[in-house]
Amino acid sequence: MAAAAALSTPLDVHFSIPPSDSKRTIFFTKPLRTSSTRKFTFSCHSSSKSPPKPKPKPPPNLPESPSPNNPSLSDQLKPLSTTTLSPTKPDQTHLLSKPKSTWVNPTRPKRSVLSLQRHKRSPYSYNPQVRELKLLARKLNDCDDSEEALSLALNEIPFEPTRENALLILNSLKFWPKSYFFFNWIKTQNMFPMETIFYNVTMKSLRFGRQFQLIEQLANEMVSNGIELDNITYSTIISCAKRCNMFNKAIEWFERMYKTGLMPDEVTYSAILDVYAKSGKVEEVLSLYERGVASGWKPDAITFSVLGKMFGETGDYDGIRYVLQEMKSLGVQPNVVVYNTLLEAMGKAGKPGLARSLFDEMVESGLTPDEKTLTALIKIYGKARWAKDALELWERMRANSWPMDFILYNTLLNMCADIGLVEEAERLFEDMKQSSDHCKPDSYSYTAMLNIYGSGGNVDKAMYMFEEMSELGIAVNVMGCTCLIQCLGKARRIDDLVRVFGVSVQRGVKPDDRLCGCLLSVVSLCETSEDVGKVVACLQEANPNLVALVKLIENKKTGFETVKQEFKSVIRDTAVDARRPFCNCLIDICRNRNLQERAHELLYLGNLYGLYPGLHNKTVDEWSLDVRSLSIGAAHTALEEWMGTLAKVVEREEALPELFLAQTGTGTHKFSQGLATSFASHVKKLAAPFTLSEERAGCFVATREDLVSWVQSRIPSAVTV
DNA sequence: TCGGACCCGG
Repeated sequence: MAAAAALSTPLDVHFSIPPSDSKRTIFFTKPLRTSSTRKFTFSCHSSSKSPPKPKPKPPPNLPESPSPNNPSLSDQLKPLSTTTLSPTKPDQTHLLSKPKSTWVNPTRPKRSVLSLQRHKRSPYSYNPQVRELKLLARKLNDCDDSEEALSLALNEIPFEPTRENALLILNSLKFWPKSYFFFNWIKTQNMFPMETIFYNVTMKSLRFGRQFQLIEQLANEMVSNGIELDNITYSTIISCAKRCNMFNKAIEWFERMYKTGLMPDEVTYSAILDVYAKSGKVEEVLSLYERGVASGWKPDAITFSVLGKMFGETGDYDGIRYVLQEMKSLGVQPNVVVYNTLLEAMGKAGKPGLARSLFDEMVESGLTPDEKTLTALIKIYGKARWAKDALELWERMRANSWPMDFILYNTLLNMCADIGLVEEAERLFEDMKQSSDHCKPDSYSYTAMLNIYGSGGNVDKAMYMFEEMSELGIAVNVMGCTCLIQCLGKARRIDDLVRVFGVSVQRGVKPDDRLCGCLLSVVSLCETSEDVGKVVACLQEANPNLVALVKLIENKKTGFETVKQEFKSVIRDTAVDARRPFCNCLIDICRNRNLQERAHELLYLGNLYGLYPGLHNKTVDEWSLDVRSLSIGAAHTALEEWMGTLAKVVEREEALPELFLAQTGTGTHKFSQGLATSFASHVKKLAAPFTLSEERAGCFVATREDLVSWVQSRIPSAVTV
C-alpha cells in the first residue's frame, strides 16, 4: 500500500511528456524521489576511545508516589519530539548527547520515567507435597484437552487445594489450554482469594500460545475485580502483544500503566523499548532510553540488544557504533545475545570486516559463540562472498566443536550457494542426511541445493533434487521453484519448465512477483514463438496483467502514453524488489524482438519510476553510468541512451568533465553472467572509446578528448540514436 | 520456582 502511494502521487508532478518533437531524456534530469524517509543518524563520535560523555546526574532515585494526574507517555514525550527531536535542526540530531536544557530544568527536577527497583519475588518455600503435585501436573499435561478429561483428572486430586499447591501446579502446566482451564477451576473452588500471581502465571502460559485476547480479558477482569496489576502483569501483557505484532495494544497498556501511577521497572521498560523499536519508532526509543538513563537507570545487556537490533533493521551503522560505545562507557559487558544481535546488525549495515573484528573480540573476551552467532557470521561472509573467511570459520567451528543446529546447517548451505561452493554443499547436505533427526534436510535445505545447482547451471542435479523432494514429501516452496525454473529456462528446457511450474502450483506453491519475474526473463530468452507461448501460458496463470503488458509493448502500434499507463499500473502492483527485474526483462524482450525504440521507452519509464536509482552520477571531474543492476539488454539500452545524450551535450558545446566511466561490476559471483563481457562487446559494436580500467575494477573509462572526437565522428547519426 | 533481547532463502 505504501509503495502504491509512493508511486501514485509524485510522478505526474515531475513528469509531463514533452511535445513529440523533443526527445525524452533519461539523464541530466533531477532524479525523482519517491519517498523521503528521514534516516536518523547520530552525529559522529570522534573516537570510541574518548572518555564517556558526561551524563547528567540523576535526581534522587525515589519512586514517585502514584499521582492521579500522571502524564501519559505521549505527553511526556511531547517536549522531546518538539524540541530535541526536531528534524529541522540538524545540530540537534545527536539525540543521545547531553540532553538539551529545554527539558532539563534544574529548578524543576525532571520526573523519573522508571523505577530502579525490581519487583520483589515472593520467597519460595519447599512444599513437602511437591512430588505428588508434579505427578498431577504431568497427568494434566498428558491428558486430553477436553474439559471432561481435565475435570476427571482434577477429581482425583490428592491434596488440599491450598494457595501454594495450586500455584505449584499452575506453574508446572505446559500448554496454555491446560493452564487456562486450571486457573478457571481454581477460581470456581473459592478456597482462597485470587491474587495477582495467579493471573501472572496464567498469562505467561497464554503468552506461549499467543492468546492475546484471553490475556487482555484476564487483565480487564483484574481491573474490574480490583486485583492489582503489577510490573510483571504489564510486562507479560506487553510482551504478548508484541509477539502477536499488536504494537498498538502494547503501547496502549503501557500508557494505562503510567496513568494508574505505576512506574515501570527495567523489565517493563525494556519490553516497551522493544515494542517501539519493532514498530520502527526509533526516535521514541531513543528518547525513552535517554530519559531512563537520565533517571539513573543503568541499562543492561537486554536493552542494548534491543537497541542493536533496532539499528540493525535499518542498517544504521552509526547507531550500532553508538550502542557499542554506550555499553563501554556504562561498563556493561556484552553477553552472547548482544554480540549476536550486533553481529547481525553489522551484516545488515554491510560491514563484514567489522563483524569479523567484533567476533574476534567476542571470542577473546572468553565467550563461546553459539549457533546464532555462527549463523550470523556465516551469513555475512556468504553475502559478502568472503570465501576464505567463510571456510576458515567453518573449519574453526568443527575444530572447536562449536554448537550446530539445523538453521546453521541451512545457513552454511546458503553460504555455499552465495559463494558457489558446490562440492562443499554436497558434502554438507550428505552430512545432514546421515545426521540424527533434528538436522535432516528440510525444505530450506532442499531449496538451498536447488539454488546451488540452479545457479550453477546443473539442471540434471537440480531436477533430481526436485524429484527427491516429492518422494520424501518435502514441500517445494516458491523460492525453490523459482531457482529451478530459472535454471531450466537458461537451459531452454521449456517443456520441463512447464511441468515443474504445473506440479509446483499443484503442490501449493503460490507464484509471487519474483517467480513471475523469472518466468518473464525466460520469455526474453525463448527463441521460438512456440516456446514463448508455453512460458507465457504459465505467466498468464500467475500474473495476467503482466502478460497483457508484454502483448502491449510488443505491438508496434501501441502509443507511448498507453505503455506508460499500463507500465505504471503493473509496477505499482508489483513487490518493490521485483520491479526492477520486471523492467529489465521487458527491455530484454524488446531488444530480442528488435524493438529498440520501445526498449528506450521502457528504460525511460523505469528511470522515471525510480527503478534505477543512481544509474547516472555526475561530479565536476567525472560522469559515470552505473549499469550494475541492469540486465544486459537494459545496460545496452542505457549505454546507447547515454551516448545519445552526450552527443547532444557535445553538440551544444556544454561543459564536460575530464573522465567518463561506465560501471559494470566485476561479476564477483562465480555463477554471474558477465555483464562486463557483454558490455565490452556492445561498446566495441558502437566503436565507443571505453576501455576496461586497470585501476578501478569493473569500470570502463573514456577521456573527454576520446569521447568528444568519437561523438563528432558519429554526428549526425549519434544524435538520433 | 511470576516478567524483557539474538538464527535460514531467490
